[in-house]
Amino acid sequence: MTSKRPTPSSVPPRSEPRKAASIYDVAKRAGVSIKTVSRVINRQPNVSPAAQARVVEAVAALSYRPNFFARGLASERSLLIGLLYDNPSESYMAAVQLGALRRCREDGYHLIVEQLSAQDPNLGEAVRALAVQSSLHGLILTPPLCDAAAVVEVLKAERVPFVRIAPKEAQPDSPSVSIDDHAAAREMTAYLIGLGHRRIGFIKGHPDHSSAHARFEGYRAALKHAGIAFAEDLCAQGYYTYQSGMEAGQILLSLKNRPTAIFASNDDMAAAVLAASQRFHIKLPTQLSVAGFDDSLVAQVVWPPLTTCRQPIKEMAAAAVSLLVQNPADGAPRDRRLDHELVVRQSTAPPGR
Amino acid sequence: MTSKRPTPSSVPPRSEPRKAASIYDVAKRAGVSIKTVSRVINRQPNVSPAAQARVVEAVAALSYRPNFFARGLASERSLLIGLLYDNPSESYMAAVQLGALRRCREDGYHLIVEQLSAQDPNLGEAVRALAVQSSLHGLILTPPLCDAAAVVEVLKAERVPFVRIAPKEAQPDSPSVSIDDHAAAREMTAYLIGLGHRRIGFIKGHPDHSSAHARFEGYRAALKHAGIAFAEDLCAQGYYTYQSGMEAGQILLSLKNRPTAIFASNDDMAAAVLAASQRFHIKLPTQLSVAGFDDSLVAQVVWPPLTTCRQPIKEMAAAAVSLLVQNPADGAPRDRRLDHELVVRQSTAPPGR
DNA sequence: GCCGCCCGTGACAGCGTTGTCAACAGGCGG
DNA sequence: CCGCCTGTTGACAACGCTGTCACGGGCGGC
Repeated sequence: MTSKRPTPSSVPPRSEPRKAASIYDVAKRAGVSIKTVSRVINRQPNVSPAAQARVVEAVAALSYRPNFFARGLASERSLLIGLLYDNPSESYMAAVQLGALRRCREDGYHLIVEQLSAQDPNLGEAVRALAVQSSLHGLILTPPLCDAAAVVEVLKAERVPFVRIAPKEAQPDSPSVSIDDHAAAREMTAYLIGLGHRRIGFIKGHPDHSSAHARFEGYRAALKHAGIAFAEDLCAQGYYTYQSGMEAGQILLSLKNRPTAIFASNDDMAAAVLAASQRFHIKLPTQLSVAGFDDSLVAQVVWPPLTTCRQPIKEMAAAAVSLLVQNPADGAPRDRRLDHELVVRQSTAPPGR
Repeated sequence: MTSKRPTPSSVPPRSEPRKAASIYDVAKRAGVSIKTVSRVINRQPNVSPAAQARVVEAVAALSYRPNFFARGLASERSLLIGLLYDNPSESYMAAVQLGALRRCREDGYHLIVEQLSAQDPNLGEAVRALAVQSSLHGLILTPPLCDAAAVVEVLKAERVPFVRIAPKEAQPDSPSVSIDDHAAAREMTAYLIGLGHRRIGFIKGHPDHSSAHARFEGYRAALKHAGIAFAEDLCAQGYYTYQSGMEAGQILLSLKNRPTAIFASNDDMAAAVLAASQRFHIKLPTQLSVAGFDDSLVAQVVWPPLTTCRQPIKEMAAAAVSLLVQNPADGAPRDRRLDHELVVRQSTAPPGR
């Protein structure tokens, strides 16, 4: 008869639904106090090798796992990291999650995902509800949430650590992870110029996303550097969606003197340009070069495969988790900037004719 | 001087990092016991309207949120639902998450996502680590994890409730959510036959996914029903990936007497067939009709937009959460089957020439 | 008018961990 | 041989909530 700790009303043993082993059971089996077990579990110092070994054995034998809630309650720190997103593309979020998940697992953290609307009037309250009461170790914000004032303010007020991915601008109180969108767009534009293009169209991204502005400025900078005049009518407004890319593409392709290349601010819009070209019976890539941005899955799914700029999304997400986990709780919150990479595929070529 | 509960060593008040309000604070302010506050929070009966009102006021004033961990520890039930996935398509998972998330929010649950590899030799242990210690209220399994014996066995042994989405076959101990893949594939095939097609190619899905078999059988059943002989050489093996669809498509399109229509088991593969057709300079949809399955985002992103079969993935995920939440803890676990829908777009047409 | 019942309420004991702190053993310099 | 310091250990009190149970008062039935 294995007597457990006394229960208020001694329950009849019935089918005993496989009560999980507690730290008490481990301690008893190892012949030490629960505190020593706790020390071993948490890799704390000052445990003799002998005790350590006995505890490890007992843990394995009872297949003990520390109770998540008890831990969180007692230690006031949580192994939960929140990932907040609004509505970026599916592939973007899938990549972010994969990267974050991998890093979380290494450190024993878990990921709680939550979908929020940047438009939601009580966005702030929603975030507070999530973050408060120590239930989250920290939060990861993806665009456009990372630039939502309501969110940022609440998190600062509640003193919940958070990391922003690709935010508009660095903030003193929280680190961020990003790539150099400006440089990346410059390189892509320079590459098109290098192919011989002079009339290069541009489809802007969603004005709420900081990346959209940086990419646009990068495009202009490259033009300027090559001594090519910037032409307003070669630029169309997009919103990072396929639909908006389709509309923008049709505008650009309807121009009397249409561009020989179009650089869209992301792959979804570039894919739309590809589709629009078909409607216009334009041969790709001889009559028109198309370039995207992100190197999302769709870049390889369309025909011809897109020349694009690879954004290391998984790595960025992993870095975000790292910043949260290491969190020295002080020291200047570092902003990390990761490398991008030009990926040349078959949607770009020297101008034809 | 707001005296809180006594702390072991009376800490100097210092900057007081915005300690969140506890149930004690609420109780004090409302002039009731913590138990009454607890009752109000949990919508339990036997609270007078007066007390109720005072508590509600205090909760609002202090912007109190119950501590997640304390709750889980004391009540032995968790507001966490785990979503396990392996490697289905991005859009599939995005839809599953969105559906699950929406339903979770309604009930105050949170979603923990976890990526597992069905190949992982200690898959079982990984699942156990996740589920044990009451940290999860239940789990949702997506294909192909829902058919992994190791996972299912561990969960049964640990008595952790779980719901499977689109599993191979019903199981006595856990509910599932699915659509009638067989009927859906039959309808799609019948639609193509109705257009006048007689040589209809088929690209199978991943053999590990039960849906792949059901769809294939549905295709054959429709053929048989229409009195069309099944031709082995019109079927190619795919794996639900774009790449596999490309290869399968090339095989089918290289046939001397190639099909006038191709039905791919999912949209990603159908999109690949579209791309392959371009390489073969085949006009769509006049020279070739292409149909997919799922109605994922890609179906509308490609050109021409795909005729496909809409699977209510979000609803399925929401239903899975519901089954977990309601969980009467008994009563025959019901399996839910949701409706599908044929979505006709521009990738299909009567056979040309 | 008395009994028993139900409703509203709160005291109190956990839930399974971690943090604090005291105790104790052994080594070492004085 | 003594005091001190370091390394190891465990007793005990939180952590913030929920479950159990007891208590008091109002009320209907006899």
